[in-house]
Amino acid sequence: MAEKQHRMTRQRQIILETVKGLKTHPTADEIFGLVRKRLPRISLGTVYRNLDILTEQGIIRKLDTAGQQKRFDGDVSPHYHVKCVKCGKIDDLYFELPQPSSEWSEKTSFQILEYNVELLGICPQCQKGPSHH
Amino acid sequence: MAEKQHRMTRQRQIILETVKGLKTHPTADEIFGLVRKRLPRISLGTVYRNLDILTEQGIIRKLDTAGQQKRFDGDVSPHYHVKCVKCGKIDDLYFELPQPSSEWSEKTSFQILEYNVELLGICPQCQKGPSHH
DNA sequence: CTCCTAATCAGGAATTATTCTTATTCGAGG
DNA sequence: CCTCGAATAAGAATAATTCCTGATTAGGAG
Ligand SMILES: [Mn+2]
Ligand SMILES: [Mn+2]
Ligand SMILES: [Zn+2]
Ligand SMILES: [Zn+2]
Repeated sequence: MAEKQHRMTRQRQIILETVKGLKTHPTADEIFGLVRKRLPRISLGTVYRNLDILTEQGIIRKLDTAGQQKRFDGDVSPHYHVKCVKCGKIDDLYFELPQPSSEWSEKTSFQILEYNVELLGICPQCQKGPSHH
Repeated sequence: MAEKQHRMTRQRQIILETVKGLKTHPTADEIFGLVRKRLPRISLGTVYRNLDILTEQGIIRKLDTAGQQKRFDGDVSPHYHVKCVKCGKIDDLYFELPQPSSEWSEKTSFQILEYNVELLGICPQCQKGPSHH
């Protein structure tokens, strides 16, 4: 069973560069907007397809945060995220959170594979005052 | 600024009874299917609207799990969830987690409010073998 | 009990994010 | 160069959820 070949197209290259060049955890359509400046004829479907391929390859990360729109991350090093409950902004957290204990697994009949942790908070900007629209 | 009045309609009552009567963390359309047996003329929009109202009132819980479809929980006591990556089934986990520590807030500019943990695993049924469709 | 009216309803259209389809183009190994 | 499977653009399709409209109703006032 040979692995599926992946060609490096101009589209895929620029999508990758764009995601790697951001620290903002962009949505697919934000990436689309940026890539479009360099490749005006690219389609949204191409962006989605390549984001998924790059995620499968482990070159970028697709965040499974709650919410309607998926977000992507060019930083695949292990870290957590905190989301602003007011404006939805996402920031990185490079410290350790409570490690899953075996005790957790003992309390369920499920075979545990992984743990998702998402912190919720208020970003500096939204702390200053109610967002003025 | 008077609070918005909420009437207890037959629809809302039966939706509430249905959610409270399940331990399965149903989606809106699953609830719709069940409620429909007792109220054949109810609309899906009414189910969504009432689930949101009941959630606002804190009578039920809307789970912010990753994934496309939202799920609801009639158990509002504090607990966590584990989701089967094969069939999507959700189970309850009643253990304690440490409170967000001030140490966390020092390492980010966000004001940390809370954190969600979602475990991913394989349910007993799916462990037995590949789901036979 | 009867009235009144804001809250709610049913039905269906609209929105939003994502995936799928199809005919055409292209990257890269030979 | 040639070849061919992978990839693309364009747009249709899907799926979950929200919104809109005109009709209905819960429940407090009288
Ligand atoms: Mn990140
Ligand atoms: Mn639960
Ligand atoms: Zn914010
Ligand atoms: Zn399962």
